[in-house]
Amino acid sequence: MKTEDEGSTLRIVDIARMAHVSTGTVDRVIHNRGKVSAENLQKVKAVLEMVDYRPNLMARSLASKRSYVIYAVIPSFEVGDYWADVYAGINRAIEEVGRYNVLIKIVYFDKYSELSFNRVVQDLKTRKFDAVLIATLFSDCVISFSKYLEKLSVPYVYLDSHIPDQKQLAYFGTSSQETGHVAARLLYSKVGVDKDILIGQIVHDDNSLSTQWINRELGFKNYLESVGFKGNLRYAKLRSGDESYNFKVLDDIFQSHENIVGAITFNSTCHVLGEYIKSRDHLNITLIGYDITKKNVDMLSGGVVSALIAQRPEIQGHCGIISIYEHLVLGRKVNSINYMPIDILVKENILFYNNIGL
Amino acid sequence: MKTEDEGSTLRIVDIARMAHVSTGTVDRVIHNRGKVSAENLQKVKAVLEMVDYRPNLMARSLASKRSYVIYAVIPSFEVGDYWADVYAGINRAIEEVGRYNVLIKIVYFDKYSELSFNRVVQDLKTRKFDAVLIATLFSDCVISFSKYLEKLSVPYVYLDSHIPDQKQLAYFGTSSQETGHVAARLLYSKVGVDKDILIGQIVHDDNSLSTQWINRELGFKNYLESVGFKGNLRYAKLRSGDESYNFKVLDDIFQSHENIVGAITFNSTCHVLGEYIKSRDHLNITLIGYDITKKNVDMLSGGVVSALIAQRPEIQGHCGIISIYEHLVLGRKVNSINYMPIDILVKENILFYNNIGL
DNA sequence: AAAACAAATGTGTTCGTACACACAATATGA
DNA sequence: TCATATTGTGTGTACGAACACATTTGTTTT
Repeated sequence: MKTEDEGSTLRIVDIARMAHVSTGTVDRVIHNRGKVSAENLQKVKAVLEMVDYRPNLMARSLASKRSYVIYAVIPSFEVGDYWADVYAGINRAIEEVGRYNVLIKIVYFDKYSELSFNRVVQDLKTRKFDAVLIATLFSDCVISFSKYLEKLSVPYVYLDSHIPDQKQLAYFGTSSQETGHVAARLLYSKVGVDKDILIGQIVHDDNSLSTQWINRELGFKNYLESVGFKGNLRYAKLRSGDESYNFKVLDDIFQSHENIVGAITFNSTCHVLGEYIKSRDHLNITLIGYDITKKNVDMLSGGVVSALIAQRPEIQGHCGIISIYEHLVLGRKVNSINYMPIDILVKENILFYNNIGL
Repeated sequence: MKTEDEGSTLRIVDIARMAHVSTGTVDRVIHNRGKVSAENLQKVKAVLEMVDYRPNLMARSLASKRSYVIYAVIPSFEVGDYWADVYAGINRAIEEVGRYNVLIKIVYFDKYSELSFNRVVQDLKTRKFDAVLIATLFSDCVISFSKYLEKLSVPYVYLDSHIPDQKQLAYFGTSSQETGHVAARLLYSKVGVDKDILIGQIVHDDNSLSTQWINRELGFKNYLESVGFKGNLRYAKLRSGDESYNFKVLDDIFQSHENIVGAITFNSTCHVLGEYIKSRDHLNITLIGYDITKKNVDMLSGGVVSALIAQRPEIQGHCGIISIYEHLVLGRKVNSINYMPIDILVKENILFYNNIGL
């Protein structure tokens, strides 16, 4: 606990006077520029500590000639997508700090293509920058890129899903397993103990599931097990964009398993299941999904999806940039793991979800 | 849409040069200080408009000698209370902007006493300040105070519950009726169409219900009506802190109405019902309440309360102060009505609720 | 002992804006 | 006509910190 200063903020000149040195010396101490005698170093540090010196950030930013380049590496998106919200948050951060010694550049990759991510990384390796914000869709690639960044001592911030044992400056996102618990709880409370649940796996070309999917599903199953769920989990492998195929697969499953009364997907594509449920009029089925995309929200408002789980993408994007700003420009400490709140959205509270005040 | 400037930000000297006047003249135009010829006023305004001049806020704040006093008028609280979170948000705002030309002072009133609120108001009338943040617990008193503030052209920001047709600079809080809908939906989905619901009214000395309570209850009933709820609403008038009395009242109600399977309170005192339900082992009853107070959260974690509805009090406090800062210091426009998201908290997602990133 | 050098320390200018003040131009009154 | 307001206009300094550069002090070399 620091004692409350009565308004009067001490400046560098004050520190200098108190330590009986010049402002230049204080400046050198503050910035570890060296060329200070051991004795003076000691004295100045003591005074700084004692008065809990806080630099005037306005003055600092004004005087500082140093300027920083930050790259944000995120998936490309369309209006209403999940990543559109992240982008909005990044943009809000740019509005706030973009003029003050930081230049933020956004580069995009294809969220279904590891290759495209790696291409972006290769391109970045030819460029000069001071920090990176990375959407961690492809863990392995991200880890390898992080190694490279560490060698250059370039700080990096992760967004979206957590990668353990990394040296990121900060991570913003949810605990994927916990979101699985929440999803399971919501579904279980409607489905009951002995009915079946459909898990819709909407896969893209490469046929692989993301780490986030895997962790969410893990959390989901853990919860069901913990509450003694006795029903079955039925899997439907669906294809993004191929409606006739999907409908056929789903028809088969629902015909052979009449006990299915709940359904879920572990990414933002639950609208695919929603379209089927809606067109087949299976409205007794409780459908739960992730992320506040336009399609999902429409399904929620229309009563097809009963709940969506969200993780404040806008805030994630915003905090991601701001944390870098605070680190680089203001020299502040930032938490390395920041789990975002897990939001439960239903028809009745979706309206205000994106009102985040300022 | 403004055109994107390629980095280079124009300064006052640049504007001056472009308009063929001195920086002093530009300054006078920007701040409406007068003493500028019609001709020059025109020219400078045109240039400012054309280049979409954005002052360097750092430099402005540094150079400005003007400093502002903001009062925050909120209820006193104990650790773990609802208003403790609001206070935390205000404090975070103080950390952020408190050093830069604004002095924020907090004054407290007793949340159960209109008189104490009015006393605070009377005291404020003897003081000098530039803006106020007001917790709108007592609408009538707030309206009368607002009239006074309008005469002095002192901007005021409302927190907590909305008062229509006022000229507040900004309001931060939820739409009370909507939160009633959400509560009803959650309860209804567990209770079903023909069971009874207990409404616990925990009243204080003055025996009156807050506007917020009334609106939440209104929204609650509207929802139940819209979905064709056929059960009965049973009311229990309880006293804060008088456990033996409350238990007796509740025992009576539950004995005479065996059909009650759901319960709710429309303020943060649902733990009072929770204590009863827990001690009588009525754990089949679905209990829903408002606000993330320590007592409520404990009940939620313990499985007694099944869901809590929250409205980001920390963010409200923070945004309240920041909106005043933006208005006074930065001269920015702020939205006059800001409905906060309505959060649904259950056992599984309560853990991360207060992680708000930065 | 003087010169050369390195290390330590102090001074001065700069960032973009606010604002006080000096000065110029015009108008008003005696 | 001169003195005095009145209004418009430009200049200079301050804000607090960063950083370049000048100066002092101490040490080593010749």
